Amino acid sequence: MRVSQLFTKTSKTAPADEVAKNAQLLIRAGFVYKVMAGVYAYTPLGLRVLENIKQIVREEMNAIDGQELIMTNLQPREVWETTTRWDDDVVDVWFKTKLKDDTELGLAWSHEEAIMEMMRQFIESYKDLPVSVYQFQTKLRNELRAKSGIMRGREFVMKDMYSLHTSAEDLDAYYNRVIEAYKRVYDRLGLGKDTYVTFASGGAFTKFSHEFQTICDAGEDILYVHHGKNIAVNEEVLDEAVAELGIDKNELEKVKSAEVGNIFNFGTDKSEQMGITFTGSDGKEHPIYLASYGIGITRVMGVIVEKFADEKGIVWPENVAPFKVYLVRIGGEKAIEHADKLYEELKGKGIEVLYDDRDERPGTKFADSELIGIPHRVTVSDRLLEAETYEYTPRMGGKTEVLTHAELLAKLG
RNA sequence: CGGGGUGUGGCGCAGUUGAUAGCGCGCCCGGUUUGGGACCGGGAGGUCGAAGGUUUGAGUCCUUUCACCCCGACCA
Repeated sequence: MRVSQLFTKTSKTAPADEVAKNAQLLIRAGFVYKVMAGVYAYTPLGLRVLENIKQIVREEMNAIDGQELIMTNLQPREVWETTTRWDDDVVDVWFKTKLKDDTELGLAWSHEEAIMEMMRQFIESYKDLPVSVYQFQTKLRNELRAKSGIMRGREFVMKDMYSLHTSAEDLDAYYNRVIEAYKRVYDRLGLGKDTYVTFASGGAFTKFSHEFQTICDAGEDILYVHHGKNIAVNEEVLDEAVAELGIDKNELEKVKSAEVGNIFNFGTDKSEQMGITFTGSDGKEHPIYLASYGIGITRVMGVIVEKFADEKGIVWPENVAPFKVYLVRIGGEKAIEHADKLYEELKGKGIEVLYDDRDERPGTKFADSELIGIPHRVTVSDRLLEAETYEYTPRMGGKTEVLTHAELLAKLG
């Protein structure tokens, strides 16, 4: 991609109505466009990051036999009434709308009921279980107050997976596989070191549910971390969990964190409420066990910005960066010719390059490359070409090296 | 939803006791520049969030309303 063709532009100033670091930087660098409070559009740059995050999640969900699908945003009222969750007093984030004939519809804030209703059609026998399905969906939640940029919006992208089982034991086994898969996801996203599986308040079937919390000053939650045992407890269940786990409260460090994933064990709750059963090997009807597993894709993007950004701008981890290389061109005809050639060469090797082919001064290009946060910067200039060299500067660390063509390719390969 | 704050060219801001809007950045044209956000000259662009009111006169005062931000509450 050539910078001259990107319709987005960088800005030296952040809009006054954004305080959150993630929103300020993402807007300044041209990754998102704010439509209204808590509602952001993703530009080509932003979409590339989202797709990279989604692909990592997709690969790990597929690796544990998740089957990708996509449900709908429009949901019928009746399905949610069977579990009492249509009621605004039970679920306070509903957006609701009506058909022309006044039939009430809900705009999806979650999909447990919708998934189960669909599965009613397909699950008949124990031979049809277990099954795990997931999707990347835009969730709509009528939050009373949107805040923290893209970290808590009214419209956001979430990966939600649902697994259905014949028994609690089978569900538990899969549940633990998902925890392991989630750990791999956060490792690959560059967040592994600071992400904990935490004990949080549970539902009817488990004492605690599990949340994945990433230490982050911009987060909304308070976490107590036990570094020795690698355990973290959500503040809301602190006393209970400390007693249960037999740990000394004084050994816990209090930190702010952002919830980047959440998993729930519903047991047979949903299927009993909705009357969804399978026929067991005993020939009798049994309720289906259900668990759900979420990862906030757009929130993860915000957390990554918050955690890695420095005074110059965003710093994308290698795996989620919109491009691998930012190619800066300085100088006249000779530099243009060589930079064009290098751009094509790198693209030919499958390396994603953002090529700054604009007629701008060097300082502007360097500053933009840093604000946008591409991991590797390569500079081509008349001066360097006289010695047949290139400059290589990693975004993280920022230490420049002068390299030959072969050395450069080795570095980027 | 309770409390607090802010709305003035694309962005960031100034605008005094009411007198017909200004600065920086950005943008357009011309020229000089070219390794850390260049410089000179010229230019375009605003019914001051909206509606109503007070006044000879409102960006400024009053009322209503909308939007946005922050704190709290909320977060199956």
